[in-house]
Amino acid sequence: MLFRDRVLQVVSRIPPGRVATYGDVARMAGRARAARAVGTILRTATRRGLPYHRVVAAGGGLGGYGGHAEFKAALLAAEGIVVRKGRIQQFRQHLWPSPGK
DNA sequence: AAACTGACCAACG
DNA sequence: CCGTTGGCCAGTT
Repeated sequence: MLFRDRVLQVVSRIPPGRVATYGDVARMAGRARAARAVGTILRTATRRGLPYHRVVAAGGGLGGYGGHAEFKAALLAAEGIVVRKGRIQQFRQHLWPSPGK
């Protein structure tokens, strides 16, 4: 199975209202250090019309959305995630699969 | 086939 | 808290 497909599968399993970081997705997809590649993959995916907006940057930033970060923020907001000053509030708690500590 | 490009990230200064 | 640096890897040119 292509790395791309595993990434898309993993992302599609992120429950609404939760988010995962690029690095986490990379890890779940089997390539712990491929966070960057995940970015390229999701970008092409968006171009295909798949709204993979639940993947955010480590540290609470939004990451990108092919130049449509506003839309991404709106989608997250619709799922109950508060984004302010480009940062996700209570980022740690929305994190999936595990809020960590 | 080789080089370039980024929705990344952690570590420094 | 910002900018830089080096490493990473799939996709695109």
